[in-house]
Amino acid sequence: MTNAVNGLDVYRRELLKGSTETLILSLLAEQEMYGYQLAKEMERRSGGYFHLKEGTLYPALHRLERDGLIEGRWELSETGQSRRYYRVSARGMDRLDAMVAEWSTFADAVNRIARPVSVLV
Amino acid sequence: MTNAVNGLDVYRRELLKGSTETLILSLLAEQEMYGYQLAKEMERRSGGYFHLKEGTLYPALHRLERDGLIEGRWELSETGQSRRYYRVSARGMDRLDAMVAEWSTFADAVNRIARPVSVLV
DNA sequence: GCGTAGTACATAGTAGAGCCAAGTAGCTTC
DNA sequence: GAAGCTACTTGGCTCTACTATGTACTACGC
Repeated sequence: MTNAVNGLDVYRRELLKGSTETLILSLLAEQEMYGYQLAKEMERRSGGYFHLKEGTLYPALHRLERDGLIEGRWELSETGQSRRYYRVSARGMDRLDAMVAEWSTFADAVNRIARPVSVLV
Repeated sequence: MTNAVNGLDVYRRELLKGSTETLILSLLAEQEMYGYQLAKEMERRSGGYFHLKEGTLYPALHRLERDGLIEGRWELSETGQSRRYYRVSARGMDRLDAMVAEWSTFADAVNRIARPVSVLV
C-alpha cells in the first residue's frame, strides 16, 4: 500500500497541520454545524481534496472547544441520533481573523520562495 | 515571553510543517548551498518571515539526503571551517516539481474555504 | 590570555497534530 | 440479522518543528 510516491502522502498530511483548525473555524463561522456535517461540507467545498478523518476531526473540535473558540451543544436529531452542534464564539471569531491573516502572510512567503523547477530555466 | 497570543505561535509553527522541505529543495535547486547559508537566504527571501532553527534545518537536510533528494559534499572554507554543501539530485528535482504542484493545489483548496470573518457580513 | 560573538554543524528530548484502528450506538435496508 | 450509514469517542502511533546543549573554529576587544 501507499507504494512508490509515499513521500508525497506524508507531505500532504504535514501540510494540513496547522490549517485544519483554520478551516474548521472558517466553516463554523458561516453556519452552526455538527462534526459529521462539517467533514462532509469540508470535502464538498474543497472538491474532495480535504477528507478529514475522525481521528483528526473530533480531537480538533475538542481542542477548539477547550480553548473557548467554539461552543458546542447536544441536540437529538429527528432520527434519534445525538449530534453535537458547534458555533464559533466571539473569541473564536477574533482568532479566525488572525489565523486567516497569518495564513495569507505564510502563503505569500512560500510563494516568494517555492517555484517549480521549470521556471528556473 | 510569548504570552497572550501564544495560540498563534503554535499555529505558525504547525503551518510550516510539510512546507519546510519544499522551501529547502526550492532554494537548493537554484544554487548549491551549505546549511547556514541556506538559513540566511531563506530568511532574506521571505523578508524575515521564515527563520529556520538549527533543530529544524539540519535534521531536514539529513532527511532529504537520506531520501536521495539532495547530495552533500564537505568542503573546507578559506577560514578553515568545514561546510557541507548540498545540491538537488535529479530525483529531487522531480520531487520538487511534485511538491510545488501539491502546494499549489493545497493553497487553492484552503483559499476556497478560509475567509476572514469580515467577508461573511 | 580570555571573554564574547559569529559561523557551522550535530543531536537528544519534548510537544503537538494527523492518522489508524477499534469501539459504542442508533437507524435503515435487504 | 447482517450489512451499511450516521455520529461520536479514544488509545496508540508517527512525523515534524523546536528547545537546548554541545562541539569547534575564527575574529575582535580588553
